[in-house]
Amino acid sequence: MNAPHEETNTAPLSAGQTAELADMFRLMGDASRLRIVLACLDGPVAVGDIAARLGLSPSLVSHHLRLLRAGRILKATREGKQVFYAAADAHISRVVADMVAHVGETLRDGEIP
Amino acid sequence: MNAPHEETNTAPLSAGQTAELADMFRLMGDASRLRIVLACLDGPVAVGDIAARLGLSPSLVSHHLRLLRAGRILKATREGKQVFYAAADAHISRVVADMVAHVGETLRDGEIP
DNA sequence: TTAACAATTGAACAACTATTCATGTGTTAG
DNA sequence: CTAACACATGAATAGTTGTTCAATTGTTAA
Repeated sequence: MNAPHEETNTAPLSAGQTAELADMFRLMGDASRLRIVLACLDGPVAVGDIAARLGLSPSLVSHHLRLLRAGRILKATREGKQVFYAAADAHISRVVADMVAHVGETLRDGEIP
Repeated sequence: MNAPHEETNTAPLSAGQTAELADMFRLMGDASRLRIVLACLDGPVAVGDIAARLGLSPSLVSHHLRLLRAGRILKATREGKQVFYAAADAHISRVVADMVAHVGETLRDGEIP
């Protein structure tokens, strides 16, 4: 009973691409994780600095960083004792920054300043 | 060792905005829900058509549609027996389409065609 | 070497969520 | 009216997930 799968949509994504996209969204669907990503957008940041800046435990940040690393959103670089995290590649940072910019314009206000 | 917390980020979002953004991401972080949103992007679609097109039960689709409606991503319009869903506003559809386009270009391949 | 620091990891748990099934509500046709 | 259709809703459940705590690994200073 399946109709012929002819999607004449605006931007038909393959099944795999849709799943990948959903996966990327899920990774940013958590407030802590999203804040971590945003903190890493403009440059490499050490784990401890992220934790301190966001008021989260280093353990929690590390757990989230592992997921973000597995999702190819962030990449890690060891430098002495510290490990620095940044956007995995230029594409990622551009896409994320773009989304933030768009939603920043779009979002209705009425929030805590 | 701790750098001064410069807020020279690309687009510093307020706490509320970050939470809102994460909420929007979480809604699209599920494959079924993302496919539903994509199916509604170009025009109003009836619930039954969505279910048939995606091979999901009407009940499940309805549950997801309720969340998407609550998240101001889709809006419902009753027309006789059927209820049509579409993007809540032009901003939403533009943002989502843009994300899809970007990620469609960006995503690495190696998926099931 | 030992000690302190930075980050990761594993377990354990509560909270949340996606899905199914059955039932209910509104709408139109007969 | 009743019956069929389209959708919504509530409950129940299995699976997932964010967070914490304790222990561990890797790295540098003394």
